Amino acid sequence: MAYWLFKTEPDAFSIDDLHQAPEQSTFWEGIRNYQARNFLRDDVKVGDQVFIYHSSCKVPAVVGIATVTKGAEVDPHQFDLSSDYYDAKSSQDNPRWVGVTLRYEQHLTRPVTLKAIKADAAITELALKKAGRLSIMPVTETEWAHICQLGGAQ
DNA sequence: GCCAACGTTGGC
DNA sequence: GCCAACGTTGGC
Repeated sequence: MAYWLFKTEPDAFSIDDLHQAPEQSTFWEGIRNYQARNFLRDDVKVGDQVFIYHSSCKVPAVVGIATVTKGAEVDPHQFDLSSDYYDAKSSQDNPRWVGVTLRYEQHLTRPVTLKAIKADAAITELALKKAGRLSIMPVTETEWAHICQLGGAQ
């Protein structure tokens, strides 16, 4: 079992949207970054735990936890001309982009803000710390537990 | 809304 | 396969 952090813009899709989705589940679509794609395709497995992180918003923070309930599947939006996620260079024979399915687990009692993460000497490995634009990133078991504690996870 | 940092593209 | 130019992300 592994731990991850997935970024999302709450204006587009928030932890509350996940919570209120049918079966509290969603197909995590629209990842269009190769490093993130490789994690999704090769490393993210059913049963893995995922921090949901809100970015590009007032208070960027880890806000909740989800579980991976289905591994990598082809993201159909890459073939949809009307979608923002359309990719003319992808083909049905050799699709470029995949997504996984997540199910809501819980909100953190206290969101763990980017500010707090940056200021925390116990968090050194999280890619979020080094800025970067990676939208899917691994979290070490130690840092997972630490952030869970800060956030008051059940 | 600005802009720094980074990823991607494409010419050579 | 290098690297400049360009586009995008995301914090502030």
